[in-house]
Amino acid sequence: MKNSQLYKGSLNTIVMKLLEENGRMYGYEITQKVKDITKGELKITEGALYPALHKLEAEGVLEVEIENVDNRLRKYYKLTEKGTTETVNRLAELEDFIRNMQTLVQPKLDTI
Amino acid sequence: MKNSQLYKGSLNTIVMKLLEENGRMYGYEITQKVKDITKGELKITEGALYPALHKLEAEGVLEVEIENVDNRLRKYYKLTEKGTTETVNRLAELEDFIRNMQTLVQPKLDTI
DNA sequence: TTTATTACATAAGAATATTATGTATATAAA
DNA sequence: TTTATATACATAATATTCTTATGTAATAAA
Repeated sequence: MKNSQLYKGSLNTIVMKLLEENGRMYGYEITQKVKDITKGELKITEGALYPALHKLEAEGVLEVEIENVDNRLRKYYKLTEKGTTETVNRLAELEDFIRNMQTLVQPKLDTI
Repeated sequence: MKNSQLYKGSLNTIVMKLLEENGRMYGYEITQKVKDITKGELKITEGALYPALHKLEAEGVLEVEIENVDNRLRKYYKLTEKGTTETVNRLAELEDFIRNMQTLVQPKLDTI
């Protein structure tokens, strides 16, 4: 994912949020969606994405529906009930994280 | 660093920013400062911090001054010239990262 | 017919962190 | 006085996450 290490640990949250919003998506679609939304700044690599999807499925966060489109395989992922709950937690954690990071790098604002 | 994986990859940036602001700090001081600023939400572990400081020093980003205070060892770290430049880049990356993450998790805002 | 796109996958290695453990001094509490 | 807490450093084993490289296979465009 790009050159910055900062994105490390954020992939699961990104995937879960996209699925919460779009109902179901397949892997390749996720990579393109993220590239579009971030205007090319964030490129999810397949080597990161597919193992992440498999792990989330194994954990019961996602479930998969395999379809054949144009004689080509597609694995649609969507959130399970557990995954939907987990997504709420992840997004709350992300908000806390962003807030903490902003406090750490812009502590001057507290005294303005 | 806490339970959230999101902080993975952000430690170097946090350390560099704190040193940019405070001139020089020693390891234990950094852990306490971060705990204070985030009101206990983010606890930097020693197992993460000390290796990170050593690596940044080896890369020429930080330099160290060893002092003896109250018969106890202290290793004060500060940014080198290279480190100061690098910190500017890191903070810009952090801003981009936060912006991208906010776009990803709050895409609705674009259409409001 | 070669290249790019779509669509999946995994394996080797790098980077970063957790957890556990160790050393040592100072101070406060039991 | 012994124990616990705080200060201050350190490393080793392991876990997690990601990059890079590689592979398969179909479709579409040059």
